[in-house]
Amino acid sequence: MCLTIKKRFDYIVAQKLQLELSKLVSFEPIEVQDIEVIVATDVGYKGSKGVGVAVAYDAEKRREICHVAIVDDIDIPYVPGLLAFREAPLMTGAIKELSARCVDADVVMVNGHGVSHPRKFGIASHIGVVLDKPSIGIAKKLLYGSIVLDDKRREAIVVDGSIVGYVAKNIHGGSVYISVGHRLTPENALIITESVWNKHYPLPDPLYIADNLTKKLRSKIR
DNA sequence: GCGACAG
DNA sequence: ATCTTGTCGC
Repeated sequence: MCLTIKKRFDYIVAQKLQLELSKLVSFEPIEVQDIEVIVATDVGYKGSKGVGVAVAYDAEKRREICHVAIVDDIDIPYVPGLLAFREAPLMTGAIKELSARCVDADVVMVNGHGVSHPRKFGIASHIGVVLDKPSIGIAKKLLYGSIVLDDKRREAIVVDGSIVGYVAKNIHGGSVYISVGHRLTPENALIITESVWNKHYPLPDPLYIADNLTKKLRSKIR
């Protein structure tokens, strides 16, 4: 039989898929006050293995509710712009597991960009569309787009002439690039993110917890 | 061709 | 992302 014949990652097809799926992204506003559960997701690596974590966070009490982690092989390479094909499976897997075992998310916070992306379909949008959930992209570096001041003098991220997100900083000057993933507005994404961010830390609370969990669990894989 | 390039 | 010891600073 045809054993161990691996096809390599076709980034041309992957890019076309992103262009198609980007048409499904919604910017419809949501009611921020109605958000109770924020689920943050991140991925860590150990050789060819990856650990995907999903952390449920109580937006009102501002504390973790529960979390889950799953491990699997990572066989797609990292290519800027195509991060979702490498990490989204672990993230959606962890989020579904969390939903089945603990609580379902009202909004998902992803470590990576949303529509501040060359094809308007970063990993946060990918996850939002796949799960049909409102989602927010949070990244530590800008991938695509330009920074301009909006009418309220906030630093906005502009792609194709429209605002898709904002830059926010902690008390130490560390930046975070926030963008729409799916089913919310740039302003919704900004408000939600700032409402759960203890700015003494580098990332909004839910993601910071997920990020730390990722590093902690990474050393336990083998 | 050159430089840029999430995690 | 990950590889990595000590070291500067609050």
